[in-house]
Amino acid sequence: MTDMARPRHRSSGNRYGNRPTMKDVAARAGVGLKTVSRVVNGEPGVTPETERRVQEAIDALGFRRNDSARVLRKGRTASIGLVLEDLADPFYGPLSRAVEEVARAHGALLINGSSAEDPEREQELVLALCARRVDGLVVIPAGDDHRYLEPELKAGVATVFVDRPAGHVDADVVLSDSFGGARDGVAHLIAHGHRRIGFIGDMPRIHTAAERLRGYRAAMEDAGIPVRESWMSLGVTDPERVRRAAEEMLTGPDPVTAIFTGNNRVTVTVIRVLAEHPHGVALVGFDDIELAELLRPGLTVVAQDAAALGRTAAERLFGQLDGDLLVPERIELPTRLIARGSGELPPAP
Amino acid sequence: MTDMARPRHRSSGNRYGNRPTMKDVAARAGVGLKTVSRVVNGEPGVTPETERRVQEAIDALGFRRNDSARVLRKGRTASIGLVLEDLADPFYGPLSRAVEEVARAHGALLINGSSAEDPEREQELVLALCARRVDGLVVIPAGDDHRYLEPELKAGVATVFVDRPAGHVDADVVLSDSFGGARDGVAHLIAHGHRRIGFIGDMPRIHTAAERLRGYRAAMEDAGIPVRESWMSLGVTDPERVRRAAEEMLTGPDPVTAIFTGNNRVTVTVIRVLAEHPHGVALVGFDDIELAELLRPGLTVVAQDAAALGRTAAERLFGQLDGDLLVPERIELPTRLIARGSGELPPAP
DNA sequence: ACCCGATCTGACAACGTTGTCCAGGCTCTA
DNA sequence: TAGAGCCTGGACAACGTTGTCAGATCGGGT
Repeated sequence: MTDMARPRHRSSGNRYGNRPTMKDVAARAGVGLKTVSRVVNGEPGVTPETERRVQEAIDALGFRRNDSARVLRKGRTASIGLVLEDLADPFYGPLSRAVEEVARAHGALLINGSSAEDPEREQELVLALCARRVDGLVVIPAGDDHRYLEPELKAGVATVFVDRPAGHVDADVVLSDSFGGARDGVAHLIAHGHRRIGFIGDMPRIHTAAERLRGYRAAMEDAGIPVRESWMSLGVTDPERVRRAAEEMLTGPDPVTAIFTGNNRVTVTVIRVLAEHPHGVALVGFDDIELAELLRPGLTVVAQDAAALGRTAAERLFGQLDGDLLVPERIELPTRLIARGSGELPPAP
Repeated sequence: MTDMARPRHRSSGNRYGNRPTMKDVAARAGVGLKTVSRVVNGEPGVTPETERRVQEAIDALGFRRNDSARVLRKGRTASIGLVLEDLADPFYGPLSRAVEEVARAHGALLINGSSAEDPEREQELVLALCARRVDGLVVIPAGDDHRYLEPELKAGVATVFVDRPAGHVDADVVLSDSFGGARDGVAHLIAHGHRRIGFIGDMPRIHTAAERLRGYRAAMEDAGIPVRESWMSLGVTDPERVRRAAEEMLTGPDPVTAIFTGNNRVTVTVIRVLAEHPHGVALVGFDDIELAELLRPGLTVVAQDAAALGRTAAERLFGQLDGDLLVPERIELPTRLIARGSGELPPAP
């Protein structure tokens, strides 16, 4: 009795604002419940005349099938979950879009959430999605232990990890070749004469960050260049830290003549720092950036194909759901070096 | 009998891969169904000892509450739908993120879909979301007739339109001040001495595009400058068309000395065209762009706050759901002109 | 006129959860 | 020690849909 106001909306609380049900439609059309169900789902075995009557009642009442109930009965929700780090990041937009496109092609809806790079929030989100009984999950892991997913996997929730591998769980993974990409990018700088090269990346617990650092080290080692601790900086990618890191590398005792940046957020900040810097410091960034070719100099990048990552993952997911692809696999997509100028600058004297 | 292979997953089809239910948990713990429900939902009235036994059974079986069933019973799904144009567009990423953030604060999940600017697909998506019984909808309209939503609105589905108003339906709308923003931007160009100014925008049936054109015309009229048809080009925003439009304006009989672009996609293409162009053509764009200040010249823009749009809309939505805000409103957020160089170039001789 | 089969229709149970309501056991007091 | 009152636990129905199955209706052939 507490909530009597509200002029028209949601009067009786429980019944979704009193939406008409198949029962209501059946009553109005003077037919049985199942006949309405048949019409709604286009099943055969209904006289045109009956169908017309039912359709009329549906339109008159504004009936819309309740998919929640349907799902409960049928067992498949025709929806998949996507957990990523931050939808506002330009890297995840295309990825998300690609996943959605594949889902749509399979008649599924996409539910998504951002983990904000917080493992706890990732778990919370993933479990909420499982409680909704999504058919499958595409997860860009924030945490490194996914054992909490075991009951779900066992229960048949299709799962694909993207961009970073899962921790302690045997599941599909779709990755970019971070190690190879970073190695190539750094080798590119070395080929243009640089020997004092800096690396600024994300927190080392993030797999891609660690791999890219590994690629950096490998390239340096291949070229026989000893690496100094002061040339490497890993940590959160907020502008302040990155800016400080870059400035230290540029002005320290052993100043770098080139920088390799570990992802697009870092790159953007470093571009800003370099714009204020007198010498022509070379730069190669991991991840492509819109308008990169219009900067002066154009930005040389190691590009990964976010859309391809998403598409591959989603297709893999529906492959699992269709009963193929029972054996978890690790798929690594190649990266591509795009030279536009900033990575071809010679070392400053 | 057709699908017998599949080693472990989804054996009996219907029951979500044989997930344990409260009944199973109750049986294992040796208690009643409702007691399990009480434990799962943290309701009072359960002995610690009993609770321990139930919790043990839950862990052992890997039970997870089925929210589909819960929703069916309770009437609220704690999820909202977001229909936008293209997640990969950098304008919608932050907007989507803001909506998600508010939803999260209200304990709701976000289901989203892209309409790809296709009215039919928008309707299809919206209705699919309604069939899921989302509690509310945030819609960036692609179409201009939303009467199909009437039964849903009447049934109490909270709805807020963003970025563009709805057609033939009385509902909340949250907009940027497209007219004022465009007028200010064009006035800015006029103030810097330009008289022959071009406008390139999206398809005229899109409300924001029409409003921005109106702003352009108003600014020109205020300054007493007659507008030529050849200075205005509206249509799809794919690079080819925009490029052609820009080139025609720049080389036609009455070449423009400045261009105002109607959204970020157009702006990006026009920047590319101007980069190839010898004369210093001035440019002001609607929507801000990352790295805009690092271009030469820096890009002057009329910025709108995508995150604020999303946040405002979502808060409005939950306001509706909480029973306040029964009267639909139209909220217009201001834009902000950011001068960075490209809009302050003097007219070429 | 009667029966058979084909076609159409509807009653009923089930999906997994939660709200209602009642039963039984306990404690506390008179 | 009996009765009142509280606390815990469980049986049952309901949410809106679909699958099963059996009943009703109709046409045509004998």
